[in-house]
Amino acid sequence: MAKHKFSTHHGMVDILPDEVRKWQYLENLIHQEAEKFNFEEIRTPIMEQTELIVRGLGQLTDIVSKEIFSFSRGDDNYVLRPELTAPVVRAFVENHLDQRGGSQKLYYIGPMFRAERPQKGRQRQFHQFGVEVLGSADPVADAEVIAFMVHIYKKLGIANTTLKLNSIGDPESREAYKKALKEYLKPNFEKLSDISQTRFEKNPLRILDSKEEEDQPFIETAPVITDFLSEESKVHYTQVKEYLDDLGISYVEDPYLVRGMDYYTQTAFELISPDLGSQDALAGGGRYDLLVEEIGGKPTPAVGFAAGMERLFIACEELDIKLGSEKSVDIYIVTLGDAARKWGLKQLPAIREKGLSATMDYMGRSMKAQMKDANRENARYTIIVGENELNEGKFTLRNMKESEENQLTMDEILNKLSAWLNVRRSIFYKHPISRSSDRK
RNA sequence: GAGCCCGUAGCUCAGUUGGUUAGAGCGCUAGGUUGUGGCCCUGGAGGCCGUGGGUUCAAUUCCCAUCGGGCUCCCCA
Repeated sequence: MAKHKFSTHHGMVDILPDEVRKWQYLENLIHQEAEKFNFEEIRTPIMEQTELIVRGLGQLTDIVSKEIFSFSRGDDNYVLRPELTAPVVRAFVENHLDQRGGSQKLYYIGPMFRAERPQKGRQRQFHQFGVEVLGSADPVADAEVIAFMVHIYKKLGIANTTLKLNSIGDPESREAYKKALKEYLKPNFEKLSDISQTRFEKNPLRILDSKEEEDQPFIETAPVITDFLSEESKVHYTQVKEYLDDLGISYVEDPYLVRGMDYYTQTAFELISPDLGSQDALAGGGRYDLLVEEIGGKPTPAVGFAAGMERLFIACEELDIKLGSEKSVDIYIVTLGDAARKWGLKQLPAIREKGLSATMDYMGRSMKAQMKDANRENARYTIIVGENELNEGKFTLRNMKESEENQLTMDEILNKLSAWLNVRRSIFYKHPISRSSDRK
């Protein structure tokens, strides 16, 4: 490969025009469906104060301890946001969103940054969409958040997913469980994997999702957190499950599901897909009833999830789901000679005014090259203009698909195209998700 | 942070057991059709064979390093 003077940073990729189509499709879908759930979009800065992220996610989490992009300028410390729950909570507190009344039902779409080693489904700049509901302790909120998450994948036709569900209880329940777990593991401490041994003191819960061979026998018979839940936590968890049942959302209880950030309490969930390989989590989330207070707000219960957009696209590819329509333009004006070219340029605004897309050659090429370009651009119609047309005031309108031509005045062309546009809009709505097996 | 694999045209890949001008298909471009796309035919442009160093009379080929990519572990979306 020829050497380029500049390139993107490791683990960061350009999203090129052909790819952007599917991004726009997904973003539009999220906006549209979020609106149906009455979730409102929130946009926060790409950078936050280092302290917010450290306090929010926990000093000892992997994200904070080794995956953060940070720098300082003067006395200020900046971090490229690695996730959006803590920033959204910050915005909630800083802008007194609780004063809007009721619970705040927010969603977001945007880039996140983690300094990890890239691999399939993992980049240093990646994109998430997610929901945060602040101010409700009601299990209905948990159920709705999960319902929205599941809804998006279902809408796209990503069917073979598994929703894993667990409750990690309130801090008291968790402490009791940690103690029991450590007591259970202690006699066999020496037999645990090295990683698990180091986690033993720091974060014993993480031992539960160890993939190390030697840990498996101990994990299989380990005590289960759901047995240690307080009465309140138990009721909450039971209700969440009930509501999910009512909504017809199936799930698999996984008592060993533990999530990465320190702020989680109670409900924890993950949506996984077998199509993703090693990074199999499409989305994950849970309750974080203590985070708002931790960040300096009033005690406020909350629940949310985050979903990886790149991973969603990987799942689509594996399932042969194509998002977004092919590129096309309604009108391509093909011109011969300078006078025609000038005329063509002047017609573009009127066509666009009708709500149609229109373009012409920018390179002064031959008619054949222009036709070829129109074909490549997937033009529905071409308007062909040369001296004859200019003299007669009638222009050639060519339907590219049917290869039919008519000699019409510009007014007639505009009327015809408007009619065509209306028909296309009202009757011929095509859902822009397809499988390649559907298309010829 | 650790391990394994891979870097030859814009893309997908041949090839050189080390030896003059490095190939194909697709794509791009021009022409065949002096005013008509998709198919076909013909021509053209496009590569310091990722980068740096070493071995050698000679390196795209062998060795080392480096950068980039892929995958796995770890962790997460």
